[in-house]
Amino acid sequence: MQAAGGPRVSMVSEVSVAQIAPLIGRLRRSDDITEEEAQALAAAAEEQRTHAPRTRIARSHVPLRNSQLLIDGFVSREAELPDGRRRILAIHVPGDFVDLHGFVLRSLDHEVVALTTATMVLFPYERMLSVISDHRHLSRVLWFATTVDAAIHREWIASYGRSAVARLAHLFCELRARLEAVGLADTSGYALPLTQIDLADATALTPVHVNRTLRQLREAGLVDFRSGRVEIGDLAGLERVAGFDARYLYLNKVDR
Amino acid sequence: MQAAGGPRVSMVSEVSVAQIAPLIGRLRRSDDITEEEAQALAAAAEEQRTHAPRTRIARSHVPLRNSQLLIDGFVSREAELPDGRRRILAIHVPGDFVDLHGFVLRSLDHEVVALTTATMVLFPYERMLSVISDHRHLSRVLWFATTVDAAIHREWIASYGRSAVARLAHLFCELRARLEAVGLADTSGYALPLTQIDLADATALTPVHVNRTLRQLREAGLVDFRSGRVEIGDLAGLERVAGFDARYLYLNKVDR
DNA sequence: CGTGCTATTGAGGAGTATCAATGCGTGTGG
DNA sequence: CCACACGCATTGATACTCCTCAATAGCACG
Repeated sequence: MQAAGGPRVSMVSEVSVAQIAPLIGRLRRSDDITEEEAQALAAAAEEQRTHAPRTRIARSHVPLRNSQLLIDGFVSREAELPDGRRRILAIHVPGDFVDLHGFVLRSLDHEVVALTTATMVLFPYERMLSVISDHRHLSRVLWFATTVDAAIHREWIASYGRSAVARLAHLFCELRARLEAVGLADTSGYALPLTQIDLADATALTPVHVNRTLRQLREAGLVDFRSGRVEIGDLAGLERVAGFDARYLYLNKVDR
Repeated sequence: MQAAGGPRVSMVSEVSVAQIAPLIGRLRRSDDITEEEAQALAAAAEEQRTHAPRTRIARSHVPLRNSQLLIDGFVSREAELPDGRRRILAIHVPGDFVDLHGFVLRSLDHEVVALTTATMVLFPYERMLSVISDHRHLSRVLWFATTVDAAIHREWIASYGRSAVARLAHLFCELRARLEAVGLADTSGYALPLTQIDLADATALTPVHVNRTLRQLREAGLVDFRSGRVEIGDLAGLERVAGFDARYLYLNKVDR
């Protein structure tokens, strides 16, 4: 469960409502959420946990008791294929409710794993239920968040019709747009402390081919993925190669 | 908008609450839904429309006013890649709320297309809102349905790590399980009036390769896809080849 | 009885995988 | 403080899956 060398026990600490509320507020630029609602939801947080890189945060097919908001680091949802290969189904960035669907499904169909050191805030289901019954609009906001996850899934499905170059380019575009929404990226790039193996498992390519494809993207002057950072050389060109259209992220009300 | 040869106007008719309510009731074996709730939801239906094969049912990126329940036929969600190729993102079977996520998102990121003659029942958003406010548990039921869609998306993502044979096998297994849940399949097979081109667009393979892969599956005695029907020769073997584990469909409460 | 779409089969090619080796950086223990 | 181990990145050579192009046949429909 824990990677060799990682801490045996995750760090647990108290949650500061004042600290999470603004994060919640800016989570979804696409939906109206009042200050009061953000406060109420933040108050439902129970505790905060920090996980070491490569450690599992939630298991599949076991009953859950809380949903988790990622506030720092990168987290993935992963499945293991029958032959043992790892497949990354989704990558989460700070501000994402990572297993909100578990609130409805009561168990997950995949693992949740920390790709980097990751800090999560836990929301027990009972508290979420009572917050929702007091603030009924929040129910729609949370539902909305899970449907955006599904839209991202669909874009990944469509991505398998793309070439290796376009697929990687698309992943970089998507993460840039999502990170920018929470102030963690701009047009020049962003921190992405993943390995090429992670990118391979997320794009259904081999690490070797990811390496070669990254070189192509670098030599084309589009992106340079190096030492945990995505350095964007030509954003417009990258988005053109990727066939990227941000509307599926539902980041702006005008898209709807 | 309409395929050549299809009817110019879809057939519109009155909805029979008595007819849809049972369908709604058995939609989700995985969640409790009372008879009263099923009736209330069915009463929110406005009208029923029948679409010709290959015609578009809903467009992407335009504001929506209702969600649609598929009660007969097969429907797909489709995206078009920049180079014009079609990608099928999801296949819906009778009993599926095809664009329920539009209720929350207010517009779709993809097209909805009738693969066969398809009959849909329309639920205007205003009516859904009032039903939900009267029967608050239904909100959870509908949310649940969209999260199961997302789980299916994830399984398709994982599927791209599978070989062509396993990917097609997995699709046949999934559709069988979902159709069985609404009484349209058994262990021996089911009607699936799609073309090999449809299967190709759904699996990100070429039609030629689908054809050859289908032959392999047939010669292995696993499945025979022919003239609009999936004839299963060896279900256990098929599921083994596919690496199929039905839990992600959340068809049974025990899975949760 | 064409017209068009789908299914099937063949031949050859492209893209990506596999196998293998080396280098590189970091952390660790002697 | 150095030697080593280990995981990751990089590159080369080769293999294989799946794609592309092409042609034909079958079938439904007007």
